[in-house]
Amino acid sequence: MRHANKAHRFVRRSSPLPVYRQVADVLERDVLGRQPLGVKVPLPSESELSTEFGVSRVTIRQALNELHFKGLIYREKGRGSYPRSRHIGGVTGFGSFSAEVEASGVKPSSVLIGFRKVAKLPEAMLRYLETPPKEKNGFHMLARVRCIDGSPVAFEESYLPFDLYPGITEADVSEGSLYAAMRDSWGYEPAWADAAIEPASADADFAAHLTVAVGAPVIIAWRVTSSEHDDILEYVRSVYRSEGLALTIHRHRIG
Amino acid sequence: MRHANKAHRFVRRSSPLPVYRQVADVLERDVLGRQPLGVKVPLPSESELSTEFGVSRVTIRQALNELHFKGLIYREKGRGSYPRSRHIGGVTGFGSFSAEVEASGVKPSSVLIGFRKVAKLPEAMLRYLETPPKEKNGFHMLARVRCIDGSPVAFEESYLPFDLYPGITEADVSEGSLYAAMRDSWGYEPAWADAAIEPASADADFAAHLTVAVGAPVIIAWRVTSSEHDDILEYVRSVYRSEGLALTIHRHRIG
DNA sequence: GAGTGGTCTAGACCACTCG
DNA sequence: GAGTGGTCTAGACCACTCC
Repeated sequence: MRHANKAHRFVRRSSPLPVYRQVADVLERDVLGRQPLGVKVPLPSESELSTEFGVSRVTIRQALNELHFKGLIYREKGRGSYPRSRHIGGVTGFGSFSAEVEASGVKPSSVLIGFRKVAKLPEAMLRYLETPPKEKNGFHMLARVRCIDGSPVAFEESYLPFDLYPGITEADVSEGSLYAAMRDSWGYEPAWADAAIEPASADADFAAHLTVAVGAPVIIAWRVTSSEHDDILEYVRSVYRSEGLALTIHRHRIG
Repeated sequence: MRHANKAHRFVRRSSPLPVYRQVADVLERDVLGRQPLGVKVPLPSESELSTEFGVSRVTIRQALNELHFKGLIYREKGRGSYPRSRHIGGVTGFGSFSAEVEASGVKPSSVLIGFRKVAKLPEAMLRYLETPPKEKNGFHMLARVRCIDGSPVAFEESYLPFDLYPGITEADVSEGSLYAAMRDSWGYEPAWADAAIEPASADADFAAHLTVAVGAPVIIAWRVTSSEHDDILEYVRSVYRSEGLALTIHRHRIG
């Protein structure tokens, strides 16, 4: 049966985005917008949503499943679907530094302190890799000091597979979010991160970049970021000084 | 149309597990079992799987979507579905210590060094919580030293909401996996973790438990583990000494 | 018993990839 | 053009919750 032309909520049949994504986006905004703090308010039922948006229940469920897998809602059989809470706050060390810090309401900034080509990844990083890197043509190495409100919180070296970023220049990378550049200039979407985290003491180099004392406790995080299609987009070593700032991990799925 | 009674691969219609879960489990074993290291071998196509298992394509897709959202496979339109790699190896600090360490092939053990009731969470943990804990009746506090091959790697305090674990005794907790006990005795399934991680130097207490020098770099991880239904199952503070052992995070979804 | 989410079916059309 | 995954439909039955 064809759909009636009643002005249904929000879904445009002509949009390049699939219907279920449009529904999921609307619901995500609604869910995240509402924070009654401790009151369990269910979403509208699947059949309500189905008529409200003018799509089949399967499509509604596809949208809800997205939110479910992302940890934004949970379902209770026979009862309803509810927003899930995030339990720990703060700035996470995975994903885009700029976006995350902006989301937390404070101004992020980065200072580019190095951009050059290197042939190989650092030895120490290789220890953590399950398989040796396949990149044969080296990497762009990008060293930045990450700041919040002007004070340095992390020293970060990104290794971008050379072949993946044709025509990259210092300008692409010297300002703004690297992730935004990945998306806008090359169409890459970071989707997954694998990381290893180890404690360390600041050596002279770290101490200088992070304006902490030599020997101060820092965290070294080794991270591999890959796309939905399993292309490795970057290898990163981050050194966090974190008095007053903790690395956080949100909605990590167990099992 | 009813299904033919041909002996289809692995699905039992009578099982309490839904068909798509059975399919997902079989595929997960197959996918994980095969590690050709660098060769992209696609899974059988959806329609092949559909006839092979004797279920509809929608059901196959439901199974594949599970694996997709867990980061175990990725799909390429017009091409096929492929296993995804995990890029960083090691022991992760989230989820069940016992299961993870066993999976890595080394023998885990825990030494219970404290089990008592407490009224409140530690002050330091409250700083990281987005909302104050709702538990009114206090917590079971469970202190353990986690060991690998006999040497201590972490000192861990778990705070279990009192009301959630009726009848808990020291025996439930003194041996084996806490997560296993959660599942078997109370039916709880840890599904999500939120965590904050900060570097620190070992104080005298940590140093004694972890057999490291006072002042050695350690990692303090604050973690909230919750069920699929958003019940908080435990609050944890872990102190990791990690010379020779890094905390890892596998397949963390970005965005 | 009415309403909810959970599962499953059969069938359709599309865009994409590959030969 | 054949095959693949991506999307969507209509309709069905179930187990569960709540009144």
